[in-house]
Amino acid sequence: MAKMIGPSSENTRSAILDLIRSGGVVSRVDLVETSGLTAASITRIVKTLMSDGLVIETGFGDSTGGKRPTLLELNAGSRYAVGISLDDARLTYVVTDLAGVLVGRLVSAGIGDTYPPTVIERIQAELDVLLTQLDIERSDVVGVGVAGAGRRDVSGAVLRASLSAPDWENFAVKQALEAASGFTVFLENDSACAALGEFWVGRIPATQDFATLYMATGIGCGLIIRGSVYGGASSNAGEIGHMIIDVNGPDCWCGSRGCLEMLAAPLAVVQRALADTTLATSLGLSGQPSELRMDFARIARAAAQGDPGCVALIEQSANFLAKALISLANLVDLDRLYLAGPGFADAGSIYYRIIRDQLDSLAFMRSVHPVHVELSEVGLESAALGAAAVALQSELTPHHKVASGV
Amino acid sequence: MAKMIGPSSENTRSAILDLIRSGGVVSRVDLVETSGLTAASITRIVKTLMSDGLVIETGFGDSTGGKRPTLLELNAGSRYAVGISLDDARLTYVVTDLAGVLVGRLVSAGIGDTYPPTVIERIQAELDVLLTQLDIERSDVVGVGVAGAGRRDVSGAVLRASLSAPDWENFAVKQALEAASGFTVFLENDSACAALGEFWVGRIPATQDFATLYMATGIGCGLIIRGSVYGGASSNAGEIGHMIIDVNGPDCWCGSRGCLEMLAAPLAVVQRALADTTLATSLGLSGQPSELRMDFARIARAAAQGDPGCVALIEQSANFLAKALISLANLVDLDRLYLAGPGFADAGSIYYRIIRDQLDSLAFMRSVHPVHVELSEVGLESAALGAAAVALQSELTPHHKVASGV
DNA sequence: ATACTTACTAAGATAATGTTAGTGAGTTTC
DNA sequence: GAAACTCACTAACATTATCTTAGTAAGTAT
Repeated sequence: MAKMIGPSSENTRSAILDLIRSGGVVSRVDLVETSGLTAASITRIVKTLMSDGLVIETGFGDSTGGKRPTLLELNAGSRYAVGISLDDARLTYVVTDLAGVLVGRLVSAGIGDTYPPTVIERIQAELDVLLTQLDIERSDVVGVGVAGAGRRDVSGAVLRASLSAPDWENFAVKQALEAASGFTVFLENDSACAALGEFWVGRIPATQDFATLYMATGIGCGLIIRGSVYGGASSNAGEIGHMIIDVNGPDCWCGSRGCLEMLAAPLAVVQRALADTTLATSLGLSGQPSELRMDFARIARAAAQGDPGCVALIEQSANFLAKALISLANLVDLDRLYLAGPGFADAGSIYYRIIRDQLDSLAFMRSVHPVHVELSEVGLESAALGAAAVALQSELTPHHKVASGV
Repeated sequence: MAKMIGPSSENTRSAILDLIRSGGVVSRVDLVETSGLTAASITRIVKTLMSDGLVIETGFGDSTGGKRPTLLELNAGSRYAVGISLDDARLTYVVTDLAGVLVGRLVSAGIGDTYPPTVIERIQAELDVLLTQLDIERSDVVGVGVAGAGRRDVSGAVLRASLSAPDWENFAVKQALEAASGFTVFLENDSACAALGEFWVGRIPATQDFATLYMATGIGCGLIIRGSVYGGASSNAGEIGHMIIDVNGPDCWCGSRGCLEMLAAPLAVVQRALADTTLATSLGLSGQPSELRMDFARIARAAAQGDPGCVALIEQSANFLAKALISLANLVDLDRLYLAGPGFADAGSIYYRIIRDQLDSLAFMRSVHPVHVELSEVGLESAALGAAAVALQSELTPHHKVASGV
């Protein structure tokens, strides 16, 4: 958690940097107003940020009757961050600049059932290729963020991934990759990454809280509170996939029943589609566990093109999601929600419509304020981009300690 | 939210005060260790706290091979706070010292359908009586906290209370009571109060997050994050009563269906009891809306004494609550939960047992850490005691801005 | 008694912020 | 088109919070 005690210089510095990041293009006077500090202090702090190359002056604003304000921006090209999404189906690498903007990418085969150390070796090699391609110095990389599904223990190991191979249980991804690559590595779950990515590139100020629903094979949710990922007791907050939305619902592998994931996740949608043999054959569904994501994508694409049966299936899934999100909104008095992840790639607009409508009409606080819903634009790479944002944040605004296991 | 920028003195001062509060009896050396500051700084800060009368030296600890440590404590008797629980059934006033310990109380008739300004007048008069009785100077009272059910708008008015009379809609309780009494008034919802009370008197350090489930007529939940009430977008966080736990459940007045409150709240239990006419007559249930709490108490008492029908009813309610709490625990990765409020007064142990067992066996993170459940000891007065804690906190540790609507 | 430990404090060094009083560069007004 | 004004920004100093260093006070161990 954020240190509350001691000299405030570092806090202030990163808070100002955060205001510049979230503001995009700001003058010193803007910073005076938003920060509450005096102009003299802003002058001094900006000077240190510029001398570190993190911020640059990029021109002048319009005069309002006196001297024109000098405009400041993040010096986006001064440093880079890498984000990796560890996923069953594929590995997605992204390289971003300081502003979190994509500058390069690479996609390779998923983890499958490969022995973890072998995967780490491959990652290290692919990372090297990517950075060389982009002509980026290793010393300009602030760190590598890794987004993966599953619970994490306090040491930063993936404790129980939904990754297929049991080898990954208790395998210390962070330590292994740090040793192999030489970079500082941050491990965070994919939902939290997606949420932080939204925060970083979306220019959301650190004062505004929001949630990101992330759907891939499973369903998770990242909570950004006061500008940083809310981790809860053991950095595992956001398990909305096991919210119970039907006390009489089907048994879930987690031991409970009627969990959101059982009713709304891609697997549930595909299983319902398979039950309708006509639909299943016309879509060419395989029904193989390894093809789950492909099968779901086929249904989602057909729904997006108006196939009534598929629309009904997606709407059913969206309705379940909406119920869980209403509960979430009521619980934390949410006013901003993003939808992200590959699960929304093909039929995102259907999900968006239903979720937005239901929150508008059923959220408990609707008479006080609306819940603003957005379909994230970062699409398939949201987790990887967010992982890069985790690395950026830990470097640039270290007071927002991202719980990353030592 | 907590100010992150500017001089750190006030933050530090209140952080140290918070360490003393949560520590109970501590030495300066303890503070050095827990705060991370140097001994010299602790000396200076403790000096200012003592000169303000907030902290006193109370003796010496055991030597561990050198000079004995001087023990410090909150100077509990130096100031007082008032907490009022505004409730349908009754008004509960409590006076506490700085440590949040009860030093006096008064219970009077509930709000019923009285015209709000009349209630304010009565409160003002009863407050005067109570303080005079206890021989407490008005200048030693740091403020008055008011706990009430219902949604609040940003200005601190009760926007939509579940209080019976529609007059209370949009009535600005805070402003009216401040004008009438001359005290600083803080308005917070009853669940949040109960949670903060737990925090303040329970010596929970500000670094540990937890939730308090509060059941009176409705069901709410207070979230304490980093030592302060988490309010969300409009200070209305904690609406667990409208978490959807059965997508096929009965319609709720909130517009949604299958809400926790519809299935588990006292009203639901009483209605189920009334459906069984034998049970209803043997318990002497009235079935009148105004007698709801009494009827529920009859069932709860019978259950506590082992009446099988009543036990079944309470267990059913507890099971629904447990499902919602599992979802909550999964969502925010909870590791501490308190049960508070009049709803647990009579059959608390049944609720406790079922909720604890279900969290132990079904919470998603059970393999990483348990969820520690406790039946709050403050009982019926938890909301009022918590309201007093709201006043205490805003006075003593102002960096934990309690969202109280200006 | 002597040496050592521990708890705490005093005094000065360092550093972050605020205060006050500018300067530079634009607009407005007559 | 110069004088007056505004606004953005900065320099120099004052204030203050922290840490550093070097104590002192009060205990234990030998």
